[in-house]
Amino acid sequence: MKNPIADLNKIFDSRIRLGVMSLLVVNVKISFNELKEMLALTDGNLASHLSTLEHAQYLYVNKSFIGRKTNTTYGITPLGKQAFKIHLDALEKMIKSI
Amino acid sequence: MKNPIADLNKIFDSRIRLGVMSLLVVNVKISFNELKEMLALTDGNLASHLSTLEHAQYLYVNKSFIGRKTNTTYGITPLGKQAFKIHLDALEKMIKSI
DNA sequence: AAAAGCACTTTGTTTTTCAAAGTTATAAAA
DNA sequence: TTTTATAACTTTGAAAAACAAAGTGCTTTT
Repeated sequence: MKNPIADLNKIFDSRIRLGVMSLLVVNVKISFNELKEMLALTDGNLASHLSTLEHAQYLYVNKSFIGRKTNTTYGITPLGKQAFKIHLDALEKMIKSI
Repeated sequence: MKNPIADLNKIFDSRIRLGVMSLLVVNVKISFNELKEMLALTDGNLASHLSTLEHAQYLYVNKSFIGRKTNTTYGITPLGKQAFKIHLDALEKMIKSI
C-alpha cells in the first residue's frame, strides 16, 4: 500500500492557510480585513500565514487605495492554484477509498 | 460568509494523524510496524501521534501475540470514526464550493 | 551468548504557532 | 490641531508541536 500522505503539501497542513486558500479560490480577491474577519484571527497571525503563502508564491498581493485609504487585497497565483489542486487531489484520494 | 475552518478538528491538522485515520478507516486494524512502514516514520514519531489519537479516544489499541511475539494493532473507535467524518465533511464543504 | 525485532518512552533540539505590542501611514473626529 | 481610529503590518517572546535519536524491556532468532 502506498504512503497516503506523501503527496500532501506541508504548507497546507495549517488550517488557517487551508482556509485562506479555499476562500481565495472561490473569491478571486479578498482584502486583509475581510480575511481577518472571516477566519477570526489576530492581525499578526493572519499576516504571518499570508507571508508564508506569499513566500511560496501561492498568493499575490495588491496594494491599492480606496480614496486615499490603503486597501490590500490577496489573490491566488497560478502556481498556488496548481499546488492547492494537487493537495486537494491527494486528500481526495485518501478519502475516496473510505 | 461563514468561517470555513471553524469545523475542522485540530487533531486532524497533522498530516500524520490524518494518514493514520484514513488508513484505519479502510483497514479496520493495522499493526504498529505496518503503520510505520506505510507512513515512513520513525518509531518515536509514530508512537507519539498514535498516543495523541489514543488519548482523544479516536483509536483503541490491541496487544496480542503472534506465537510468543508481541503484536500491537490499532483500530478506530466509534468516536474516532464520527470525529473523522465530521472533519472530512467540513473539508468537503470547504472544497466543494470550488 | 549475541544480535535483532517490537513497541514503546525519554530526551533534547528545531520548528511552528500565536498573541500582544509596537510601527507607519492615513483619515476622521473633537 | 491634538486626539483617536483604522489598515496592514513587523517584532518580540512564549508556548506548543514535531521530530530524530537514543534508551528500555521483552522476546526470538542465530
